[in-house]
Amino acid sequence: MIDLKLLQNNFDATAIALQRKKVDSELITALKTANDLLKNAKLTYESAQAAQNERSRLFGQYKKEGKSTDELKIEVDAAKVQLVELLETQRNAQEALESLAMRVPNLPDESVPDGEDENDNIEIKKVLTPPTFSFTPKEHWELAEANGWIDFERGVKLAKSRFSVVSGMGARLERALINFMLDFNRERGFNEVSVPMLVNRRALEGTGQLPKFEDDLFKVDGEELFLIPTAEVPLTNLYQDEILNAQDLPIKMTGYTSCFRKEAGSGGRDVRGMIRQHQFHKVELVSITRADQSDAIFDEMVACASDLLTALGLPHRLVTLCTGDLGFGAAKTIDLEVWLPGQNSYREISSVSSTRDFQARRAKIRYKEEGKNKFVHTLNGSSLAVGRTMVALMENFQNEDGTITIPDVLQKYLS
RNA sequence: GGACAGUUGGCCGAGUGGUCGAAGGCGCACGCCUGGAACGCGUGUAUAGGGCAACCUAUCUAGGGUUCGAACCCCUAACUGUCCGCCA
Repeated sequence: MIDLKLLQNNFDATAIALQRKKVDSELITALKTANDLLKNAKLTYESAQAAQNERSRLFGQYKKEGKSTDELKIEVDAAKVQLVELLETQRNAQEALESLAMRVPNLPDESVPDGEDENDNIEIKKVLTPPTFSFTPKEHWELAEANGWIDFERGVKLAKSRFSVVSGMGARLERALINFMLDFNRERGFNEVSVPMLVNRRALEGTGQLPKFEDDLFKVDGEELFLIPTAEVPLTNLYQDEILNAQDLPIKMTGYTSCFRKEAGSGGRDVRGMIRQHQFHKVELVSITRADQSDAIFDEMVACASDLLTALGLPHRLVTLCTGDLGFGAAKTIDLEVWLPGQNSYREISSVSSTRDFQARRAKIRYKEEGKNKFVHTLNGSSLAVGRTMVALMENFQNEDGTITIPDVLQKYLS
């Protein structure tokens, strides 16, 4: 959630920042109005309540002194009717403000370039040179089926389209990758955590998937539980409603989970292969930091994901997302895109974001510093999406006969 | 899933209708004591919102009810514990 005080006191600057993220100006004005309304409603209600509390106190005193309470009772009853109305007004104002505020995205960092969509993202650097082939490289689904690694049809049979089955060396490689990634991250100081893959509404509101993006989530029938779209949700919400000690920060975590996404609105895109599935595996990084630590940790997380790709020998590039491509909760994001020879293009394999205090406000994650409670900064990033890493390995390390050369770093995880 | 018990501040724990934002303890902070420390003694120590401030409002898991007035009485829900059932 954005800082409503900032909106209140610094309306123009906040409005401009939000407009960079394509929030429409009517919504911003409505938010300010709702905030003002609530402030007034609270003030009115609270002073009425103060008067009523005083009358109640007197009531007790009169009783004790044996004085008549008849007149006071009439006053109290009259005020009570008023109070109920004022409370109602205040509640409505509160609800109105909340439902607006929860749908307003985070402000972009000043460093984020303006832009409409992914075409305006800015490449920071390329790492490793894409391989050259003496033959026409195949796309991963061809390789996967030829090697018996992935069975797309049977995945559909078991569930529906965009589900697949991985078997044999493919399944072993998947497991090897997960272990390799977790170990790699752990060596860089990220504590391994294993979390629930179903979470409640409150958790999803904390990280920003709800209330706006319910259509993207799988919900469990008959329960207020959802399948997680990313481990960012449980990992970040571990500290929901908590006040942490400043000296315990930063908290750096890594976790492996399956992720579940409806991929609503992505119809027709990446239908073949395992680039875009309803269920996929991902190793995630999440950090909870003090405000002054978050930029450094952000760089650390980007480096971690990039070095992981380098260790696997996968050519990739780093891209700064422009305002138009930035996610709902992100203040800034760097995507890592891996080279796919079969597709002859770079494709997203990791996305590292800082939400600054946006999620912390929603999830109420704070830390104590000099006796004051402050909101933490939360950061998340993939390291890496396992399925897409498999795709990249297949396409980059394919041989002319269709076999795949598995990188040395994974050998010890395959023995 | 069934039965019973519970949920109070950073933690433990008292509190059955007004004087309770809450005794006492632990922890923590500061001071005294000490060569220095421990012990001991003293003082302070929840959160959020509003106000320059005095102060006001809200919060004893959550929501609702009774009452002039609720941590306290009633209802519902969530969670925790124990026993039973089921189960990897």
